[in-house]
Amino acid sequence: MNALSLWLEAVIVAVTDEVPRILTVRRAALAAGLPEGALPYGPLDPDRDRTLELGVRRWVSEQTGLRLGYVEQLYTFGDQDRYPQAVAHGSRIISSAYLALVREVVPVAVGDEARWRDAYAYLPWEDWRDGRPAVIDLRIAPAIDGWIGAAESAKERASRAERAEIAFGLGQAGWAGERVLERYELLYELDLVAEAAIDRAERTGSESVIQEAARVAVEIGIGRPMALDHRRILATALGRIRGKLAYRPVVFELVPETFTLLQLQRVVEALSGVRLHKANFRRLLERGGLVEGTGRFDVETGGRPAERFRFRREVLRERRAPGVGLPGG
Amino acid sequence: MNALSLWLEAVIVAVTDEVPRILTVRRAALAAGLPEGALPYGPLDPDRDRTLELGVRRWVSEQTGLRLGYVEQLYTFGDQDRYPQAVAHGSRIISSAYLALVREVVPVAVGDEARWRDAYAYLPWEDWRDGRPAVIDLRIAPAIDGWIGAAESAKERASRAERAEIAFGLGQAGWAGERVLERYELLYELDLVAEAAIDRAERTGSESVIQEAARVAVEIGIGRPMALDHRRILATALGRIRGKLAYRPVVFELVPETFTLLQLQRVVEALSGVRLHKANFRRLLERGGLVEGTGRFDVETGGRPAERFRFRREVLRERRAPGVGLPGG
DNA sequence: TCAAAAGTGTTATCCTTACACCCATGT
DNA sequence: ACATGGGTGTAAGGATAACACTTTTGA
Repeated sequence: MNALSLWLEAVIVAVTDEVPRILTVRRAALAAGLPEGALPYGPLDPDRDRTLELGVRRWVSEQTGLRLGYVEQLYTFGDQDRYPQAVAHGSRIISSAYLALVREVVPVAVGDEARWRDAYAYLPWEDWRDGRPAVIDLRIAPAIDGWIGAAESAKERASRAERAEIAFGLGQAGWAGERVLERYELLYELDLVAEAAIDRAERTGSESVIQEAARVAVEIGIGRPMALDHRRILATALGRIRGKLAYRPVVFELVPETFTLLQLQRVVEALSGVRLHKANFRRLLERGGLVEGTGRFDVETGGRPAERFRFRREVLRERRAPGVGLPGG
Repeated sequence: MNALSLWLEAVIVAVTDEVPRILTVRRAALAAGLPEGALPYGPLDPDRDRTLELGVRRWVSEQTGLRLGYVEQLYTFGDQDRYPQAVAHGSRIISSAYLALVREVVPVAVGDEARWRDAYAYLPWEDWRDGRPAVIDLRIAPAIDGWIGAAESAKERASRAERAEIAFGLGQAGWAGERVLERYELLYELDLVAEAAIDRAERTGSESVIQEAARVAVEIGIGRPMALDHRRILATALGRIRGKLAYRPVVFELVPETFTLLQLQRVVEALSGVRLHKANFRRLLERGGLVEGTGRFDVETGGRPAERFRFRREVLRERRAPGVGLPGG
């Protein structure tokens, strides 16, 4: 009774072909109809895992064959009701989620349990590279309006309006890329995201409801559900990456040793979800001392050969917050 | 054997009389000579605490009588060797640390276990308001030089030099206020901070070493030790606050409903550890729309009466990253 | 009258953003 | 020739940081 266990989850991110991808595993289905896509995860082994981070590396290596490089802690989730099934068994599961960035890899299944998936398949409203995602105006905005209108008091109505406006950038401030988690949590409350229905249904155990919720969610373009609360964790990870891009040289964890500036720009765009101004991006990097030319050129670019650059490590000593400075930030 | 327990720790911050204070409790001494000052902490109760945050609020309320307002999760610490005594008993302790900001309170002992203490008594090298702290040149820089010189290889030497330069702002980039944790961890490795000796001694159990280490550390101005790894947690908290000041309106959690601009400036200075330019600070706040005048004046300022301002909540809808913008950041 | 703090004006500098344009390669 | 991407120049606008200065109170 009331055993406590600590689980470790990893959001492993790579960018290939301008698509931000996360590594997912198939989890043993606890009940029919539940989403199978899960983050690599497993319990901390208090004997073997000297640190939480080592535990994460061990699990990822066992489940996906990957050896991680850059790893940072994201958040620890401990709400009692987030795994309805655990509540029934009287045990408490705490999860510490980690973010890992790996070099571009060819998306090959490792074993056949692990596979790379487009992060925006789970969070489609986050990709603004081709303009404002249609699902926002088609589905999200109307749901928000209904939710605001349904508030009990004028005060509550104002509070909901403020929250929605900030999260989805409907007002003067505009879209804030890094508020990924705030948006996901709002969509959960709005019951737009399939997990909301799934969690309710898990408590009562009706499988047909679960399957229907998942089907509808994908159909209306609100994204594919994940197992447990893994999509929330994914949202946390994407928000963290976006926030960090601007003031830490994290992009370089995701590209090969040398790269062209356009390659780098595409990676930043994939993660931030917005298009960048080419000329300014280049100047930002070169004048900011973040990269240096190698004198070697890439001929496979489709146009004029591009010089290959490398990360300039000395920038860490020269600047306090070296990053790629996203628009409006 | 290998029971897992989750502990919750709270760094509760207030600023009074231009001093950033944290709430400490006396902990039951596990061994003679160990530091008594600890953060409020206690184990999560899986039955009663529906969420980790509620658990923190419960413990703080029980131990200090305080009802917390703003609370955010800081980090989860899980290294096996951080509590040497727990290792001996074969149990694993994980801690989730939280940061809480409370309004200015008169520093009165609650019960007589809880008391407010100057955060810089623990991290004296972090306070640059009266210029570069003497301890840096007197103690820290020489220790760093020795440590760099003692490296085995040229590569290791370069790596240490880079790390020290970035952490303490010895190079071109200058002091980066938010790197509090990096500095603390470096000082721990340099064996300057008493906890390094204490942790070693706890493993072997020599009490006299512990007492001597604590005495010396305070004497040479390297700060008062805390129980367990609580000083590391404090460093994490201060770093987080400093990082957030610039782009989130967190200062307003620490001041009364209305305040003069100088009061606000003093609070920011206390936390950031640097002096700010008065005229620019005022403009930043007013033109940035973070505050609005109330038309009421404070006569007790010692000079010309100052208008009292209040936080302008609408700024959240207008700006994406509303903060007080520290110098160089 | 002087000290202390409030508050305003001004300017140099840097960074961001946008627009326009030329360069080198493959088809 | 022209499409594709590489790469440079420049200028407007805004934010930052420093300096000098006036105003209003209490002692």
